[in-house]
Amino acid sequence: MNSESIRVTLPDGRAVALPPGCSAADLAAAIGPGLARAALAAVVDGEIVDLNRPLADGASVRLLTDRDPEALGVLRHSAAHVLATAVRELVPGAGIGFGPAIDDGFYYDFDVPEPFTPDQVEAIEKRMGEVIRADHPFERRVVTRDEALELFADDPLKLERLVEFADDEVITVYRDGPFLDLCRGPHIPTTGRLRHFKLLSAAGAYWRGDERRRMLQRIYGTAFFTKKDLRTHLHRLEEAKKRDHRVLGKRLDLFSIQEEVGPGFVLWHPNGGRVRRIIEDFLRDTLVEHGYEIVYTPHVASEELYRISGHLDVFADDMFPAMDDDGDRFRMKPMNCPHHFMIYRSQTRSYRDLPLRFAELGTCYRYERSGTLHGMLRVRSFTQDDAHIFIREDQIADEYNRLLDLGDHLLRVFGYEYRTALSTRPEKAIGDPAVYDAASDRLAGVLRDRGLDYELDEGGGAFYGPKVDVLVTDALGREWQGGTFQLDFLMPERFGLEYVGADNRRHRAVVVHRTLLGSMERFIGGLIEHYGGAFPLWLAPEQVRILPVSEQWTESARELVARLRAEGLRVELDDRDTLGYRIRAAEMRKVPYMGIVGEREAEAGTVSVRMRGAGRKQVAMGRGEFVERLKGEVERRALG
RNA sequence: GCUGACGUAGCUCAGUCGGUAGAGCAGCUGAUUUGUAAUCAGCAGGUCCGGGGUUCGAGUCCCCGCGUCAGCUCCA
Repeated sequence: MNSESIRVTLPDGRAVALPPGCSAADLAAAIGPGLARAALAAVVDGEIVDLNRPLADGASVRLLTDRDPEALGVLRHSAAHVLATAVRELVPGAGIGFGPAIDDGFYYDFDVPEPFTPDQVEAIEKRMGEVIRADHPFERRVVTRDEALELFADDPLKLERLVEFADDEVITVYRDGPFLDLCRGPHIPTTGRLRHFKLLSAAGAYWRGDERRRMLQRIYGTAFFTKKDLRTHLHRLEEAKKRDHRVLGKRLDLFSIQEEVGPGFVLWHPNGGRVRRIIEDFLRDTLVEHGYEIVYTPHVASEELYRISGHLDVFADDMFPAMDDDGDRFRMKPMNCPHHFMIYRSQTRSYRDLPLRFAELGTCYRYERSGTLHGMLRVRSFTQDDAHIFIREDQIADEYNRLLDLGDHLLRVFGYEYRTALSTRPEKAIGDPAVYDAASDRLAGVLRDRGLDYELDEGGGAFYGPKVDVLVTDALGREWQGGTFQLDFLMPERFGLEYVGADNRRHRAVVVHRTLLGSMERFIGGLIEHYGGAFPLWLAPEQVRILPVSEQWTESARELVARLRAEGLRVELDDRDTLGYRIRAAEMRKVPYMGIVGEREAEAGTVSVRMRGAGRKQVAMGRGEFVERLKGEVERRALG
């Protein structure tokens, strides 16, 4: 290799010789004009960098185009700068916070005297178009701390960030046209490369995510490489809005939350009640099959119980205030754990008794802060599908395997995809770190042995033990908490949960706190959105609606209704108005099946079956056949 | 809890400059007896979130609460 050239390696292993000082952009040009036009950034030795950064000899280089997922983050971060550029032009003194790319877009925080109005956001979006048309290059510059302090002398938020840099840290600034920002980069080559973007909303956000600090004004937006992707994304947002469980809950008459009852308190209407009852029955039966005992505990308990558990110290603000009667203080139950512990403790347990699994659909009360309430998904009274499993240390792996099996079974029934995550020991963990870590390792082993592609959340465990979380993905690709299995070494100590071992000595039990669905409220709220209100037959509040074509066939229709009801199916007769009107009504109610009975059907003893959403694609079938079909579908818990 | 927006019939919403509240859907009644996503007509339905204030007069303007929504923060 001579000193007049450097060699870099491409992903396919090919080596390319370039003159010294060449950048990734030059590399792209050397490979071909198409790539030169398409390249947006580069991955050099594993780090994403600007296209115009000089390459070092021996570097391995991968050029990023709009096909690479990493490039999207670069684009969005640059979009945030374009946003800030526009805001600075329209609101000259605006302070600049942070402006990162996020999962499906970007945001930027501004310190402005007045919150942004929707009109302003629109004007800003328009101005961004001008910044893009100007096609400013993004220029990176390494500066000294003193230079940086001078450059951002008027920007207190940036100054605050600057003093945090370590002495040996490289400080970089980026400029695009008039806008200069303290920023690590990387960026797309020029603002003109941003094409398809949209500002979505503006709202307050605390500086550095700290509620004790000042509130900045955050503008959210999103950006994509193609118009189609942007449109798909916006369409998905619209779709999510249509599926909002609060909207569907009203339209399908599933539940309500009313001011007179109180914020965060869900009233389950008959339709919602049916769905819930079916799920609860299914769940309870499944749990009993899997070796659980069903227990019941009161909704109110002496405050002393939560003093023992330690929850009172930590969560007093989030509990309903005490009911005090001559010094006896009572609390609405914020969790079921201590109650189950007391049941365990009510007698001496043998190692032969373990695992012992206590399950309860336990209703809990938490005084959640008003701003956090959200339909059924965040409420102040909810029913957990809770269980506490008491095991010996040597049973951890086996029990987690059972839990993962059970979780898998349940989530599949509802049609959810999911992934798993393991959270390990945090700084603040109590007890012997070796015990904690050994348990984490064992859980990791379980997940590995099952071939699960789990995510590791290092330091994300509770202070009392590691946990495995199941995260489900719904029909729109959004993620929800779908179950959590937490190991607990602390509560057994606090409550003195012991068993007598084979050695005839007392040993401390280990507790697993677990929930499979979360709470009935959150789970069914999520389920409403997952199905878009169109519940599969086994869950549908109303499974079949029978429609006589006209009055003279009502009798025949009634017979069919009676026959279906006798089979335990949830059936209604609708003989009100015109057939078209009733079909429309049934479709809007998302009833899975309509059975139409007119002259033809009454005479042949059949029924014309119209399926939800299938339009005129209907089939006439014998009534017995219809019954069997429905029963089979319910039995299989078919997803439809 | 914080910032902002919003709160009118069961639901979705209109209501101008401060002059005493309206539509569509749903509901009810009647006519129609209907063959695949809205038949027609009529009736009924209001503490304009609550409380104060300004005004001759407040759904409308001001203040204080409550609630909802978006985001932040929090979530045993």
